[in-house]
Amino acid sequence: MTTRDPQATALARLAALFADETRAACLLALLDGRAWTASELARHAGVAASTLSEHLGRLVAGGLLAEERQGRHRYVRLADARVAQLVEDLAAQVAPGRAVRPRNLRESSAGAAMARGRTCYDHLAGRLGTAVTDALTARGLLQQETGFALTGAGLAWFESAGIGLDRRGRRPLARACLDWTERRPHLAGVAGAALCRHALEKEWCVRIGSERAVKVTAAGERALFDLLGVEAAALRLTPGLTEQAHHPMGR
Amino acid sequence: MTTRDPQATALARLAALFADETRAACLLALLDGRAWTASELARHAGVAASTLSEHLGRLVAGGLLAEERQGRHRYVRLADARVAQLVEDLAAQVAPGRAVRPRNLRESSAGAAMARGRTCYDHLAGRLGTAVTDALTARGLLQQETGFALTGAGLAWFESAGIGLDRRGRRPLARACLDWTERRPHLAGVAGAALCRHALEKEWCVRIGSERAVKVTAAGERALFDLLGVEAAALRLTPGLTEQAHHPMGR
DNA sequence: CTGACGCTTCGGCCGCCGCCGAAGTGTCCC
DNA sequence: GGGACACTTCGGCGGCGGCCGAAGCGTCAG
Repeated sequence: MTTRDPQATALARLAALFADETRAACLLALLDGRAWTASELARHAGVAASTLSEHLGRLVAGGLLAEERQGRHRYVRLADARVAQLVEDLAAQVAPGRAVRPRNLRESSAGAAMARGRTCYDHLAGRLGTAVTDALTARGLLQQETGFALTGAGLAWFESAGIGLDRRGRRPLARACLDWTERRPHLAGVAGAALCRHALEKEWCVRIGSERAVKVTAAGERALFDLLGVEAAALRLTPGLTEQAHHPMGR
Repeated sequence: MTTRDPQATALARLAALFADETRAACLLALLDGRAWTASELARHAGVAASTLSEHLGRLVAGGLLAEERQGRHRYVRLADARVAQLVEDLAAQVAPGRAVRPRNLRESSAGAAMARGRTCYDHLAGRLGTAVTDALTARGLLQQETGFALTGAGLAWFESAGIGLDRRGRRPLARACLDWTERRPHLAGVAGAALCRHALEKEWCVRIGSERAVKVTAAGERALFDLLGVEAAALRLTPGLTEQAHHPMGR
């Protein structure tokens, strides 16, 4: 039985790249969209540098990571948006109903910060991401009734807000990404990425800590309210949701 | 280092289910949306019944498969549309640019039949799927410019064609699924499933062989032309595409 | 030049898991 | 009841791969 279904072989080989806890931790960390050095990842994952070097070799060879050598540093990042989406999809499949159960205070507060707002590769997620998505929908700029697409008014809004959308390329303009803390869709795709980039440039939100979590600034609250009618209250976690996220119903 | 990131652990555990060639072959086979018995899958994958039994145990325990016991048979199918989408996503990631390279005539003609038309869990794919999607788009029933959503006219079309859409539930009405032979999006989600079910019920197409491939009937060609203006020629593979699909550029 | 540093390679260890055949359990048919 | 059949459990085998520390290589700073 030496010849088997080549598609099954390829699928198994791809999945094997995700099927190790250390590599999974790296891929999740890289969901912040930035480039990490090998030693940062080794420290993050809690393994020896030599071990991590081999993992990176596999991930790069498998096309999941892109690398860039600078002097004695090896920077890696997710290869492209497709890979990021795959990581998100797998992570979302795993999360629903049993979000991170914090073991101590630090994990708990870090988890809450991530739940309030974070980047998901190149777009906004968490409470912030869904609040913005809801606001776009409520204003008729985005429609989710029969799919997930910007409306004509939505296109005009991006234009008037000075957020350019690159419509060349195959990447969809708007796409739903399932949020794994909110368990609801939020805006991804070209428009989601552009909005996130704009928000970081204009400092509507800033990164906190070394990972994906972001915090909405005072200027950001004002801008979100003025442009989209997002109430500051909508950006806070409701106690119920927090509770639910932190004490999920068994496995 | 006994306590690690629980999300990474869960992600790795999930991916491990896909990371075996035998299990991958089962999951791909089950993409036909039907229930298979354990022995059918064992024969399909080319392993002993005992081996496959253990694989099924893991897949069911991991939530990827649902099982149904009937007498001395154990029927399994993909647990739900979410799982099917995950399998598709992984398969699509692997396929682009290097579709199945046939080793002999049988594989080649089976591959061509799959490329012409097949089901992808519960919706239509292959040339058939993209032709229908293109026709819907060309007639203004589906819009892909700023996302992927049915238009008002699209909703009316489904209504008038007598294809009911169940709009309760969280599943999106329309969603893009990337086709791994055509390398273009086609209609999935509630509308895609309803259309596929309707097409099979009305015998616009019939299953051929024991797997996912389907063949458009004469009645089907007529119905697709009358309702959507799909030309019969659009359902045939263009030589260029076939060529490309069968002789991909390296690995 | 020298030492510090980031990364890689290598060898060796260990545990996991996919495979099989044999034996066991439950179901169906005659 | 008896035999065929679908599936499961078990024991044993073999290979893969993740882990580390030690040693090596290139880069950078002083």
